[in-house]
Amino acid sequence: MSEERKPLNFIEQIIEEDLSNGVSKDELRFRFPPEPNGYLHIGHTKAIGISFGLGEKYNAPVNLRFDDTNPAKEEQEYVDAIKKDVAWLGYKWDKELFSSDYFQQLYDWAIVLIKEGKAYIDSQSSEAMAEQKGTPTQPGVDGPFRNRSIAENLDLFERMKNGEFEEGSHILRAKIDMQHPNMLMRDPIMYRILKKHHHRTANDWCIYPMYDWTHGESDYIEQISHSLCSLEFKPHRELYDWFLDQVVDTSLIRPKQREFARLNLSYTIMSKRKLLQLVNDGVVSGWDDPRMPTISGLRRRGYTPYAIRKFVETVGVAKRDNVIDVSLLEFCIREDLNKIAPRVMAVLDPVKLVITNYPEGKEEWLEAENNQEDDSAGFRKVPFSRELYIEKDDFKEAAGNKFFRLKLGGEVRLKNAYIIKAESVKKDVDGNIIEIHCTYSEDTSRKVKGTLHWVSIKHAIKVEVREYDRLFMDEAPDNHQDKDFMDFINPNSLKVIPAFAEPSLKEAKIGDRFQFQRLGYFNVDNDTTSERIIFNKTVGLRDSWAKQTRAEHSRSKPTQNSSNQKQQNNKSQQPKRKAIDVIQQLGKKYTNLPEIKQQKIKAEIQELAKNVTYEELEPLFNTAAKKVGTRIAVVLTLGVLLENGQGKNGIINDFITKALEDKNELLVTEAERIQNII
RNA sequence: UGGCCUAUGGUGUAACUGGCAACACGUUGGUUUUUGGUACCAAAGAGUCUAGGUUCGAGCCCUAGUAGGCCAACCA
Repeated sequence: MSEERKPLNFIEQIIEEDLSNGVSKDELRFRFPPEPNGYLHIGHTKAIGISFGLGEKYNAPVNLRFDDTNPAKEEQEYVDAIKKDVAWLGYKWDKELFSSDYFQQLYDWAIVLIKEGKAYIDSQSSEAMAEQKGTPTQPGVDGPFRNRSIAENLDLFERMKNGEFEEGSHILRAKIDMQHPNMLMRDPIMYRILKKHHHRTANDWCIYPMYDWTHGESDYIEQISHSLCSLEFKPHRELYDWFLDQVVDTSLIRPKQREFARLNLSYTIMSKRKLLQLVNDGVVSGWDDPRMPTISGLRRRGYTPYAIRKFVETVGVAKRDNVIDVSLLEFCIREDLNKIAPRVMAVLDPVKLVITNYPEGKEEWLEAENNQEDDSAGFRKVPFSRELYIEKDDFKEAAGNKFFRLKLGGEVRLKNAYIIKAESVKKDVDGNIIEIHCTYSEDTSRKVKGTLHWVSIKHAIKVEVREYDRLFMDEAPDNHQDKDFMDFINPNSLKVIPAFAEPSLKEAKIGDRFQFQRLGYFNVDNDTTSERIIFNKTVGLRDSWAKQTRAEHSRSKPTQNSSNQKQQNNKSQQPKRKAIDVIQQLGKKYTNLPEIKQQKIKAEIQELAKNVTYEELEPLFNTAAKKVGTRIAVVLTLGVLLENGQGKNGIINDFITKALEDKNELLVTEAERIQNII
């Protein structure tokens, strides 16, 4: 009761309204209706989250219904994969159902429609029918078979069902209106002949119902109260309702279709057809390739169900087209993994470091905290010795003091170990650093700026790390009319790295998730064998140092395409704002402020006005009438200019006159004040 | 030569149904820190696509326009 009211999305509002208009809470029922013709992807997660989320919120049942009316594309493999993914996300469906369960009922209802003269058999080619259908801007015309007798329709339909005709020779259509402005209402097809094996009904049927005829009736059979789908089905709603009208018993629940905007992710494609192409063309290793936006891909990549659900919850539900930035997804997975992933050390790009004052042959097992975010995570031991690997990037012979990693003569802390000082380097003939020589001190209480991760060479285990980059180099790869999405494939989306890890990782099992300290989150891939442990990089840590370095680079060569960088560039291009811009901004708020503040702002504007030229001000005379605040700011500025000797002209006089005629008293007052300045 | 839907900071979603535009991500500073992570604090950034109208008062209602999306598969 006392809970803060969380804003409801528009679907929840519809349900609340229905509830207050007499629908009882136990009548609520939802469904998630995937077609088993591909794997689920992150976009589906939104639909899943909406319907199952509503189920959880209202304690209402949610059916998992496979929309399997097209035997040409559907397979049992997909049914199994979909069930696995929904369950993995943590949702529980009430019943597992199939549209194919309703084939007989649908057939019986179709006969009723024929008998009522509301459906007929058409026997033309699909080309001829397409022609008669018209276009979105032109009405259709009736076909020659539209007025077949009921007896003939019944006979033909029966024979279609019995397999007497070839595919494509006849179809059953609803008889609605060939001139209807909604093309879906121009005698839509209800049944086609398909002599294909169905994954559930085998060869029982030679005719299969179309989506529109099936979907609403299935919702009705299951007594779904709210049938939620994505926006592109909006035009189908009229037909959905028409079909329902033909069979509905008013004492039962009549399902309602409502539509929301589907989820789009930047740098990602979300079409099952195109994802299938990536799989078939071998661009990726399968539907569960960690670069795929599929649920199985994200799972293999190391994402958690919690993170994905949190993500879907955060993006919200509305009706406008949207493109979500991948950075939000990354934020959600980092947030979860930060709390739960044990920290370990691994070096991906090693350079040898020798501690010259550490005895040869000596080794120590030092205590390391597993996760400082989790008190119950405990500690482990990591081995330390004279020869270590650190990251190449963590050392520079010479660097400024913004670089607080290791440099010659500089000190740095080794995580969980000692403080070291770089004394010298050993290079090969090409001048590459092959060894860094350091001394260490056992006093670890001192403050040093940098902390590095490391592994002991002698104890390190070799592992394979797979690092992923985005699959596409374009923000919206399937949104180009002149280019195919395949043109934007990133050739370097997978990097295989031989790396060195601390020995505790020997015990790691498939699926285990870790934070490699200072690098990112990694999980153990399915391909791992007893000889070779393979890690996927789930996501990197936020890295403000890399960001800074990148910013410096892009200052010298400004061609970058990340949206974030674009923003940065924009900002650095406008370091100082012009006085006129500040005035404009101050003016916007003017009328909303209490009087004391208005006085303050007024003084500020008048001060700034001294730095404004007439040429800068003149365009603002055209400010829309309703933006009163801006107009007041312009009047104030103009006053200052006039006092400083700016002569009046026709444009100025018009502007003042218009201001004097305004309804807003503040504006009129200020205009009167400058009216008399000569 | 039509119908339907949508329009709020860089992105996404809010705004108690008409009462001085909020939250999250991102960005920028700062504090803490044996992860340049986390946490915490702060700042910048929109007067709500445009033009009219109704109203004491409009992001919300009305009208017209503009822009974007969807609709012509025997797919779902």
